Amino acid sequence: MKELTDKQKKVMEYIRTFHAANGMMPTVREIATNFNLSIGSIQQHLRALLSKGSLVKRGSLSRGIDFPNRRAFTPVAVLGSVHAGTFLEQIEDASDYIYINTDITRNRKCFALKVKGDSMEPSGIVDGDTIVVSKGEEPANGDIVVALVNDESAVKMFHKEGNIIYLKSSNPKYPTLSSENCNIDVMGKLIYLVREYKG
Amino acid sequence: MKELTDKQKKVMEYIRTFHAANGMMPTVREIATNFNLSIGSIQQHLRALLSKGSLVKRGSLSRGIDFPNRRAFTPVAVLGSVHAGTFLEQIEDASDYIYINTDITRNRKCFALKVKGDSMEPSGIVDGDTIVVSKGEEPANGDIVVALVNDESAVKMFHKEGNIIYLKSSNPKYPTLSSENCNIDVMGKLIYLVREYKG
DNA sequence: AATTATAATATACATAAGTATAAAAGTCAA
DNA sequence: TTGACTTTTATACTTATGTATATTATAATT
Repeated sequence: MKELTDKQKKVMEYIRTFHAANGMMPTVREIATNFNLSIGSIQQHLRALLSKGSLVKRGSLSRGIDFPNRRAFTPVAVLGSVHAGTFLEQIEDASDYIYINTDITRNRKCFALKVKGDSMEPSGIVDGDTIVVSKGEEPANGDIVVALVNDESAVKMFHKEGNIIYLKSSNPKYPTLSSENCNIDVMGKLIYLVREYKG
Repeated sequence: MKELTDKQKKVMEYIRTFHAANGMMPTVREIATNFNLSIGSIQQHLRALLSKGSLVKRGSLSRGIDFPNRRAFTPVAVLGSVHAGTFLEQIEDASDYIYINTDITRNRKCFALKVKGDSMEPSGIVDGDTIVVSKGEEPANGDIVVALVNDESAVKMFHKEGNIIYLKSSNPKYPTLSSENCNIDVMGKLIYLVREYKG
């Protein structure tokens, strides 16, 4: 990647910010208007950015410039609550989505949840965190999972011995649950977490 | 928001996935090709989705449909390391970015870092987490900050009494640092965190 | 002075994309 | 069956957008 001129850096920064703000790339004319320059001038800057590898082209589409390593995202629906149907359900109607890189979701079906309570606090999962769960994937021992325990959703560490499933809280004040005593339905395993610090 | 027909839901899902994967909205013709339908058919689906409020229009731009509550994102550069210049530096050249909703960054200048070590583990910040830091904002007591301590970056809890700054690890095995003994340069405060669970 | 790279303008044209219109099936309930 | 609604096709037209070309100006370099 060759060094950019100051003007080229400014154009790149504008494109990056425009894209993040508007969810699409700017047109040549939109860039030109922003810098109060002619179309041809921007054409040359884009040509330079393309030849230096800071941008790439997607055919001759409108708004068809792209970042060379732009990672694709998957929309993941944030559910208000989890229930037995969540496993099968198609979620096309959720109003809140978070966007995760596809190299994390890897074609797995996912949903997201807000964490309530402190049962996994020692593992770094605290009240208010949003967690992303991959559905229908067999968890390994030690994985953190979301499970329905007697129809209540819970975030716990998964252990299986023979046919018995154990769900352990990392916070010692909560007891370990077992499929011998409870009705346990594992929904999926934890693959991602985001936390917002307010104020 | 009115109920969508099955076909409308499918079109919505396609648009959402296309947008996340390609970073732009599909054109009418791209949608039509995907479903192997005519342009006019998709036009009507879009009209229905617009009138039901599932989509909105941005003027008569190309690829000019949008989600009603699409949250704008800000690109935040993930830095390999932090040093004294980070505070002033313009970061236009970083190769890795994460994208954060603008309602979180709120026009603040931000950068991102990978967390190393376990000094804040009891606060839910563990080795490998990526944290987003807002630059040049006066932290309040109790905020978690990134600071340069004798030119080494550290993530700690901030306390100020008079003119003396204290940096406290939530993990008790690390001592509290004080500006009486060390050279402390607060870079900014923690506003966001993401964590990936591998495997 | 000649050369080179960058930065800018102006104009024209081809194609990508949005939009309007007319018309025909299919579904479903009254 | 009638009517309302959804789903679909086909064609035409306008506008938005990408692209090509020719030209000028400025600064740094040889």
